[in-house]
Amino acid sequence: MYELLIENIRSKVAISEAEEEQLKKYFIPKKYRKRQYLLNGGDICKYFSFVVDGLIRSFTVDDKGHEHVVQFAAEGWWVSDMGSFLEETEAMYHIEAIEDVEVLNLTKPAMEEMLNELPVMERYFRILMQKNIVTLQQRVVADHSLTAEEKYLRLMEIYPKLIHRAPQQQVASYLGITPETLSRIRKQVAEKGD
Amino acid sequence: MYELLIENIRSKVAISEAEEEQLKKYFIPKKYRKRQYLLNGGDICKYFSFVVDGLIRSFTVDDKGHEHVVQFAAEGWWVSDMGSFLEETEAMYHIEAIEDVEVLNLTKPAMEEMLNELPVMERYFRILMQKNIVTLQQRVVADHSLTAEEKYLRLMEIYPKLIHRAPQQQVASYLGITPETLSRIRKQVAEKGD
DNA sequence: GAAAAGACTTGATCTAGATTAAGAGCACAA
DNA sequence: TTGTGCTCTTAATCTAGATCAAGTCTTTTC
Repeated sequence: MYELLIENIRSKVAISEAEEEQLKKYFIPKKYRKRQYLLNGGDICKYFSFVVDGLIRSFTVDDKGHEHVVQFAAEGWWVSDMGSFLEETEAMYHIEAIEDVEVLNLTKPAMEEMLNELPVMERYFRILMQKNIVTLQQRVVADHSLTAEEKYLRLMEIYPKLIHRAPQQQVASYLGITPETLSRIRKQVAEKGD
Repeated sequence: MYELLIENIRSKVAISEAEEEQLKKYFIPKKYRKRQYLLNGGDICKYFSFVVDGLIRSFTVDDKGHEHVVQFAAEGWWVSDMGSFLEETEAMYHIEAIEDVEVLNLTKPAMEEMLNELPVMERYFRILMQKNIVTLQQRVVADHSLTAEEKYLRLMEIYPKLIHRAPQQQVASYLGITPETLSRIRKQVAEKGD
């Protein structure tokens, strides 16, 4: 249950076995079924969730009723509506299980307690957040500089597995293109590639 | 010189006056003139810079020679090519002073020392990074869901001053639209709003 | 295991914003 | 103070990708 989390933490900071053991008490393991919502937009986001197994997405719905995928989170990733979680304000995003998932949930009080009792986790989260910023900036640049096809090929390079686990319309939404365009691009790429 | 930085830190974490005093020793104050580069893409980014006065931008240049503004940083903001700074790899971004600027530069060794000696700064940076992620996610959603005009109006709401300090072509680039389109939008908005 | 509901494909048409191309307004350097 | 080169504006044209509209193929569900 906790191996993946520990591994992830160890990849960023050094922790002792005692700390490792202590860590576990802050988390609430939980399962969600495919299509189940971890968070409904408008509610307060209660958890910062570490994905142990399965695939999750966060997304918004705009005025015209179009969905926009903000993030995919597979095994080893964290997901939350961070604004809502931190400020305890109404969530802008929905969070939904794309596959059956197992997560480790951290409530805000539990997270605060953990950060006070295990200062090394403060460093872990700082590093995690920093890497996330680097990735998000690259995504903005890609969105501004690449064609639809280039964006798709880039995603295939960075997260090759994801493309086959998430429905195409959600992949399209993540890329900021329509499902029709993605379908056409995939056809072209397949023809070129073979 | 350090007031703005201290104020910014105090807005996120509680620090003592002793810590406040100690803090200063890690930073190198520096000035850059308008149009001067703080970082050339391809170099290793040596600093994480806190802007005390003036305006800075970071940007990439794509294959076709088009610039893409990644970030503006005015007084009270941090700027860096974080990927390059952290991993000591070649920078993807250029960083340039838009106005004459005063910054407080943190080298990587100085930052590491600071984080070890003043653990409260670990928390400060975690919180800073978290907020940055929230902002970046909102930017991605805006890029995917709004029209060019809506993106411009949103920017006017969020950073009303910035629009008049940065050249219009750079504002356009930040929004992911062409300078021509921005010019037309500004005209329309002015006419509507009169 | 039939049928209803989604998810994906394919084609025709449309449009927001890009591109191309001049001019007009400014700013700073000589 | 006068160019010389930027930056911004305006107009004409073009195009990548959106929208609209059927179909077909796959899952669910009962």
